[in-house]
Amino acid sequence: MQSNDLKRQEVARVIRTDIQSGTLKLGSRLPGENSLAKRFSVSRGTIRAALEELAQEQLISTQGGVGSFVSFDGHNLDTATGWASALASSGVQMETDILRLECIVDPDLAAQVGTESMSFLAVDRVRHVVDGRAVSLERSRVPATGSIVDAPKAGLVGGSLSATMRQAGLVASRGEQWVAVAPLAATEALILQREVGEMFIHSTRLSFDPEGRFVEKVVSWLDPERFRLHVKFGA
Amino acid sequence: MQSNDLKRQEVARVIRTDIQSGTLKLGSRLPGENSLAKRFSVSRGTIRAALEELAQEQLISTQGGVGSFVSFDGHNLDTATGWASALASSGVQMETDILRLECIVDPDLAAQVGTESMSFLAVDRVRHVVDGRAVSLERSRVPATGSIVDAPKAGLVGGSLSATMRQAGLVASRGEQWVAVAPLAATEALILQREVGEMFIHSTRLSFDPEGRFVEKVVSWLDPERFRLHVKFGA
DNA sequence: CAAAAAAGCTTGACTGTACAGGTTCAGTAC
DNA sequence: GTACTGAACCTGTACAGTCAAGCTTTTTTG
Repeated sequence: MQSNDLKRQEVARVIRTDIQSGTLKLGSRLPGENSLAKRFSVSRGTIRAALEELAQEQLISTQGGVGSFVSFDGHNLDTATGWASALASSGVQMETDILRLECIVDPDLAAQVGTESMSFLAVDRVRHVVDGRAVSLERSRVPATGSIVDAPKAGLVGGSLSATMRQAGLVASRGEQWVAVAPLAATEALILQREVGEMFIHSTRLSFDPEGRFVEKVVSWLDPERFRLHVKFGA
Repeated sequence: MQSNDLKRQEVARVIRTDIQSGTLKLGSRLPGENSLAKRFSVSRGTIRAALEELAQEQLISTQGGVGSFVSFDGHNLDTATGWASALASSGVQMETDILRLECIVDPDLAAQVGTESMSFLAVDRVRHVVDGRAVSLERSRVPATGSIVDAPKAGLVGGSLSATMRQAGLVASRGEQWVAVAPLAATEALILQREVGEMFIHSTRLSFDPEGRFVEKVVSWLDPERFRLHVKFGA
């Protein structure tokens, strides 16, 4: 069977369309897995695979013993338009494109960083040089508290995420960072317009405030030709 | 069923340990899924779930119709403790060759780190796995004070530079590190027996003691397939 | 000897079933 | 009204089997 016409992908495609068209509204519960299995005439395992796909896209989130819920309607999730406008307006040195700026619900992240609220501000940005070559992809997740929740409507303060965070009282004092050199996956390669498998710097950074509260998680892919990492450690 | 004692996680844990202990070597092929299912007395689906977990950790990669292969042995490079001890405590068979162990005079370095004395202990080391493939080149420079000057004659304390430094009262409390991905130059490529231009992790680390005195400078070239960086920052 | 065919592996996708354990809610007892 | 009980849901995990498709090695054929 081809990678194009997998049943799980077909199921995911239909549900994704239902979400984006508004048939399935934000926050509403999806039919149960058994019900979906009957409706699509596939096994429950295939339904679960499709739901997992949608969960990875953060369109839905699943709660054990309860059901799956639409966690985002995906209207502003179109990276294609963001990329197109970026190419059109490219003219000077280095530019930053905001691919995504919205509030999401992410139970997994909440569990990982230990926050009660599952709401986060998601900011995905791509940097590229004048010739159009993308050099970095950064995905930030910030707790959706205080004035942070206004960011999707009002935009970033001065176009800066750190300024927006500072205004909302989110200040990192310590954290951890993991850095590796890894081949680009298909998704990142598509966004960065690079070859799949090209070696990029892969970094994950978790930041916390002095009270140990989660401040920011940044997963980034960086062109090794353009980026250097610099860390200071110790007191 | 708890999230702690899932069969898939137990299987993944065992395989992960085999990889990190060196029982399963980098690049080697894992037994087939059916074979693993028999060995662990679980279904093939559970094996596939475990392998998927390991694949997400980028410890293995799976090739359709062929098998799964160890793509990384998961040793992290700890900048705080020094990666030498980090590697030593791991089970992978790794040998260290000391290329150089002598006192030198380096006015440039003295100016850079602000020491009166221009004498330093130079320690150049290469690490390689048992099959002979070199994976790292590390050039350390330590101020030639106290018992450090005896190192060229007496050797390193317990074969460890950090132990030698500790005995001489050289303890790092803070510092800076720069990390880049860069092509190997001719000199390094020759030493590491790699191709000139092969992309390696290039790291420079400067360490100082609590009084701000210079403790160590380490310039290292690391195989990106084998090393990852992990940094904790802040208080 | 070399090229083609076949056999025997492997992973990938899917099915249908089973049971454990959590959530919800109606019904019942107090 | 409140608290408990239990049925009816739900998802999470695991199992055993099927079929398709790809890779490798062996065998057969020319």
